[in-house]
Amino acid sequence: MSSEFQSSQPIYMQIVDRIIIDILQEKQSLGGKMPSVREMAIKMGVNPNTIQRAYSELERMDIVETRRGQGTFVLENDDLLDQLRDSMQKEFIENYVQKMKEIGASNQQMISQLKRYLKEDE
Amino acid sequence: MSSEFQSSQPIYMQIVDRIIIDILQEKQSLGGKMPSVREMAIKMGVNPNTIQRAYSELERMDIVETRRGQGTFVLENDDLLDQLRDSMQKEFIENYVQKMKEIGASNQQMISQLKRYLKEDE
Amino acid sequence: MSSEFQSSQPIYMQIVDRIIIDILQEKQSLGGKMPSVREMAIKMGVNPNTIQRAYSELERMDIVETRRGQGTFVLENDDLLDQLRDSMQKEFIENYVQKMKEIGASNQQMISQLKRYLKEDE
Amino acid sequence: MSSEFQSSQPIYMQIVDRIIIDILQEKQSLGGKMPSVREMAIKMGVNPNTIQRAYSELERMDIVETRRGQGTFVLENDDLLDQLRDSMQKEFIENYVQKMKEIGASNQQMISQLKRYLKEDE
DNA sequence: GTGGTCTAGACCACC
DNA sequence: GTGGTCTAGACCACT
Repeated sequence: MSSEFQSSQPIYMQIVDRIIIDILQEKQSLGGKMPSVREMAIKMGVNPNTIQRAYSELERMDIVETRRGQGTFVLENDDLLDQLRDSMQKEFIENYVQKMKEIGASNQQMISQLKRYLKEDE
Repeated sequence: MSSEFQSSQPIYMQIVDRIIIDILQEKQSLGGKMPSVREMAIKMGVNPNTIQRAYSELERMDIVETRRGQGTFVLENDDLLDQLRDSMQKEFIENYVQKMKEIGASNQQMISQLKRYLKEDE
Repeated sequence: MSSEFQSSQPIYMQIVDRIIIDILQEKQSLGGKMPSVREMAIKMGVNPNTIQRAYSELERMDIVETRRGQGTFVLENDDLLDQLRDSMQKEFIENYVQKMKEIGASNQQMISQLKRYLKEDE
Repeated sequence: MSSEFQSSQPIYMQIVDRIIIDILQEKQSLGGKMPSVREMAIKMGVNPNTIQRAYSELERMDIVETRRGQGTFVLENDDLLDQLRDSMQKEFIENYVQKMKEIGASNQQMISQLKRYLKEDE
């Protein structure tokens, strides 16, 4: 039962998420060059192998490509970004809805509370 | 920079949250007796001291009281449930909004996406 | 009935009191750094966890703050000293009055005896 | 240094104090019979030997006398009681003054605070 | 080096 | 049986 604690994702996946967010926030421009594995390893404070694995995963997801001798580049795929944004949004919403349900909030309440919060925030 | 990884809350606080949710879901009735420290420790798969600390925190928050030699009891405070529900809702909303902002969603989008999701869910 | 014996406060609370007195006596300056948990543990001859608990209690009372990796510091709150002094004085007076009542002293006697004692003391 | 903690008096002396207070409060009348050693041991939840020692101490202090085959009796010594009352009062006052000094209160303050407290108490 | 958390195991007071 | 306290020793995150 104690297995639920410490439920953090593998570090390389957390890095994948972080990089995707950087791209969505346009801190990493489409078509632009990513930091080298070694650079990124220092910046993130992890082992270069961990970064390598994150980059490989991003390549598998068709988010970046590696060009031998040049480095790793973000693909210029606009649709992809939209898809990523949508899927992350969905994840966040699911998380929100699931937790609100747990404490007994109705759909109406979920929406009205959110609206109220955002208005206060302006 | 590696600091953000493994950023899970302390176990005793996770247990506090879980117990609060149990109370909100009325799995733990107001005025009712909590499992003993030792029982809960076995159920949760953690050390009794960790449960003890969680219970102490709940007592500090005026959610439970301990009666020497008898056990730990949920207070029978009617406002309590509402207060807890509100504060947890706020926490969930803040979490949702912050993450949505990170990937560049506008306030309008946060609301409309949520609505759309909830309708699909019916 | 044997319950009243050995009725000493928990060690960590005794340490809390002692530290508060040190602050009131300005042996611990406002804003100054407290001895580290380990140092204090050796000085007091108790387990570091016991000091940790005392420091946590002091933090809960808004008397000190901890800065990760730096240490524990006394807050620089000018009102703090007055508040602490008042609450401790009240505690001492209550203790005095309660004991005097137990042996049948009147309010008048409590005051006159005290005055007499203080004059002898000059 | 840890020796200062657990600084409680021996149990038999605590019992001596308690009995003296009972006499001062006239719960035990002058000249009256004390409970038997065995009775008192049960009432106090301690070993009869501990009570025996307390009674012996009280006899040494000329507060009680034992009459073979009859039991233990409080002496009818009015002066003694006054002396006891005085010495206990002195102890309480010393304790109060010493603690107030520790946190930097002046003699004037010790008196005025006490007066104020007693008035609120009426 | 700092404090924060967790475990294991002990003893105590109270019911 | 209950919770409350304390110790010893470990590992972690942060500076």
